[in-house]
Amino acid sequence: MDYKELANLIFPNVKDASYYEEKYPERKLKEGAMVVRFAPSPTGFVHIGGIFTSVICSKVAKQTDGVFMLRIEDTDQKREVENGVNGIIDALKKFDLETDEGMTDEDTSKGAYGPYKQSQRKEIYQAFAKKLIEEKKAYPCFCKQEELDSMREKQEKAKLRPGYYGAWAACRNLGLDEIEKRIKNGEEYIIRFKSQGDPERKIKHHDVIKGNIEFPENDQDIVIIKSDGLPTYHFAHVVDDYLMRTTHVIRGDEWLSSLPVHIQLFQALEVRPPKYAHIAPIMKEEDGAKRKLSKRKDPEAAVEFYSKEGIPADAAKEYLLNIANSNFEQWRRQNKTASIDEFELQLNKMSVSGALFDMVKLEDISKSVISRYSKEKVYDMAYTWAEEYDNDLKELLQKDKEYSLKVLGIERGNEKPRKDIEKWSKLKDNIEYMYDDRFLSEEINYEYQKINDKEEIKNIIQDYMDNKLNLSDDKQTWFNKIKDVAEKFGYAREVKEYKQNPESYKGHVGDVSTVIRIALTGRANTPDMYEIMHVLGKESIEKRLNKAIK
RNA sequence: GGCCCAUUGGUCAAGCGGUUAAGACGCCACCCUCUCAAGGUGGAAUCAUGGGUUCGAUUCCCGUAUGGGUCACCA
Repeated sequence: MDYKELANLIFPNVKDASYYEEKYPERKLKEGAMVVRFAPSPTGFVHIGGIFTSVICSKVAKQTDGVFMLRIEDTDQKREVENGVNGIIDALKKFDLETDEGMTDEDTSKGAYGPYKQSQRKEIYQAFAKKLIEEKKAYPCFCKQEELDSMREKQEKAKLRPGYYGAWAACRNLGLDEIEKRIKNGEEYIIRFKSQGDPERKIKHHDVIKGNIEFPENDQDIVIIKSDGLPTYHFAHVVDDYLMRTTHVIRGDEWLSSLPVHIQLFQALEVRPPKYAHIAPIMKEEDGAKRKLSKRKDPEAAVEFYSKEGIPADAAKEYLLNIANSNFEQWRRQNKTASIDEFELQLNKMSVSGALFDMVKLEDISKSVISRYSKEKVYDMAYTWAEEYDNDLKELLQKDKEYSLKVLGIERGNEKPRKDIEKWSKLKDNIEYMYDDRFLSEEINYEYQKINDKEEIKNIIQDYMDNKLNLSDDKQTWFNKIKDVAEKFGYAREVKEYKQNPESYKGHVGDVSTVIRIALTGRANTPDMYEIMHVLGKESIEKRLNKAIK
């Protein structure tokens, strides 16, 4: 028996590796085009870090006329969750992240380099594992879990480096005859890589984000094919990214320390490795300590959180882009209405250490993003959100769409649009008082500010209603009339005037307009009152004012 | 513990041997103003630490501390 026969014994029915190399030829793309992939496991939870990675991948692919793939890494069947793939696809869709190739549904895909689901690529991995066995670069290992455990125990006791390597690798030098015998006996085994690495030697590597790094070579005989016949991450990564002709592996930096293994595997396959860009994770601070955003502890780690809160995907994306390249916000200030597609992301400008997640900043960005939307867009997005999360808001918005659009259009569309909505979950509070059926039926406890003499308030409102209210006035005239009311009751027409001689007046025009504002809306702070009045209309205004003085 | 990586205001960060150490969010003050949001102006606030190298170190080198990652038949 020789190694070729051994390989045949282990993988009798797989094609030759060269078959796949021909089937998936090098891509014909223009110089500098980047082929990247997002490769999550379908564990039923989409982490915001995954969206972060995808935003980066999709941008660099688009920028270079490259390819962005979605590959599903489902080689661990224990962790798999039903509909996990769809969850990922939906999340990408929500963030408007289009893929060029890869999974499009639980079991369908697009692109010529598939399958894009690792569980469907079993024979491919096995073909390459077979090749390695033939070349004496891999071998079957019969060690049982208990043996491995006790080996580790011994190593720890002796303060040695743990793992399956060198003299500890019991199955590394098994004779062909013994291997054959044990396999034919039906013993369980896995396939390990036969490492030629020496930790005394260093490998040098240049990471696109992290820069130059030096590692000791790997000497662990890592598992490449598990007992269920599926590959481990390391082997799947190497085979897939080789055959899919990935040019840049963009992934979380928790993978950085296994880079020596991956490079070694590429070498064993006699293939040039792709470039790597290792992204620092998004962090969270708790009790003074930094840690990765955790799916268990931090709601904001889940993409669900953003939809639930009603933070537009655009806003989350801008925030993420901002973390990725801090010059993004400078670009944004100079290109206020441009699409983010026009911003050029640079991988080598990314931070090497993880940024703390900043909700306050996200909301600030979100406010700006929403302020740039048209009223129609605000309506549509808020409505879509409300359909899922807030039935009451949905009813409010849909009852009279034309009216709702007017409400949402207040101080919108001008040069300095209003920035007071950071998420849809806050919208109802902002607009509810504009609806008569809500406002008029509600018991309102008016809290007037400066002026709180009941008679005075009544008189001011009555006078305004009887003598001054006229919606055909232009804004200047309208305001002059409020000034007239102020003057009549002993308040300064101008704030400045009052400030100069506070003792000559009871207050100023602002105090008077506040009375009207509160009577009209129940609140001291609102958008522009002139616009509000025009949206409400005369009838509603009178109802509201009458209600206030009753 | 071994191995990697990092450390500039509260947060995100520019910086690449000589700078008054940018900018953004947040905070404070003022201006604008019918209120608020926005906008404008200004302010407080930063190079973890000890040694080198150098005429000169935030920047280069070494140590220390702190933080992060990783050491599976998980990805």
